[in-house]
Amino acid sequence: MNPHALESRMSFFRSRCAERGLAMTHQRWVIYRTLAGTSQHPTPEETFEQVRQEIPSISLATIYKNIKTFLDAGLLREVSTPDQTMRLDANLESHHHLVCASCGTIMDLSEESVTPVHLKKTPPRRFRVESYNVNFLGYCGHCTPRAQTLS
Amino acid sequence: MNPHALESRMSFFRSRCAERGLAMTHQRWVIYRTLAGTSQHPTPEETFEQVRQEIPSISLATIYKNIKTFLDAGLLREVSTPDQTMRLDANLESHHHLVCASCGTIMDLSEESVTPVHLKKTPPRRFRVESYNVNFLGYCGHCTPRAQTLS
DNA sequence: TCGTCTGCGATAATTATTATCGTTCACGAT
DNA sequence: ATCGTGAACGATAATAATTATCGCAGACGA
Repeated sequence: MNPHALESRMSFFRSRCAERGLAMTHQRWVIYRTLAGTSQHPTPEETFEQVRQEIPSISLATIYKNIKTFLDAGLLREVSTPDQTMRLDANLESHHHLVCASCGTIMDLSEESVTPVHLKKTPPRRFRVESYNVNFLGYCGHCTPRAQTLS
Repeated sequence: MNPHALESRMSFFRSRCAERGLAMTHQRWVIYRTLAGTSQHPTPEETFEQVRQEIPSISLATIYKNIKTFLDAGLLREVSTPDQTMRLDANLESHHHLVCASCGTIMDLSEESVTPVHLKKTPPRRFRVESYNVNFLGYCGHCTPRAQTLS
């Protein structure tokens, strides 16, 4: 995550808030900056802990409310994990993920690092594909593959 | 979902239970059959409602306990959704998903219906890829794409 | 600067999931 | 076929994650 990318996300944030009529509060600024400044995929709770260091009085509910606001405004996306807790991503560019089956961490892969994917036939039920993403499941460096349980 | 596939899943279930030393209770049989017999991707709650029609006295906790048991035994897999509730899949063959961005339903795509995917470079941090899956995001027939909120 | 309306913080409520515990049932040994 | 034992069940309480409520405060246009 280079500093220039963060700056451009912050100005994107500012303009998106303006066009949506969202008030630019200090809390929102800090919450979004926290999420935009990491390539980890934090949970609301983790975000809370981080933001708290800057705004000790902030409430967890405020984190949740603003996350929802940001999701609706298209400022964040939610990444799907088999985890039962929400994980957030401020990187809106199309990209893919490496998911460690053992520790659950998720790393980003740029769009270009993966060969393009196509459906061989047209999809069933008049489904209209808008985008796709690929999740590579495996084991990260820290998690040596132990005797696998499946097949 | 053809009837033969269900039968073969049931015998797979029986043998996997045997090799794992899992008792073949009536509850387990019905829970697994319910999940193996659909290509929807039910939540625990939905599974509960369905199983309940056959075993009215069953407890939701039993559903959860057995789902976890089945996941551990490799009899089920969990599909990731941006939903905050678990969704289950008894189809263990490698396959991909069509996800409707509007109503959230998930349809399966066979492995062969998608062109193969490769990483162009070796993955970072000594990550070892074991498998991958592709999620196509879009709109199903019922959900006409409305003016999109994103970009 | 003022007024209004949105957003904030505290907290209660809801939803999803897991743990506990006493009773019951599956299954190998008799 | 019956018995004993441990695993599984059902009921319910507990925990974790998320959402709703509501009075107060701060953002922003007039």
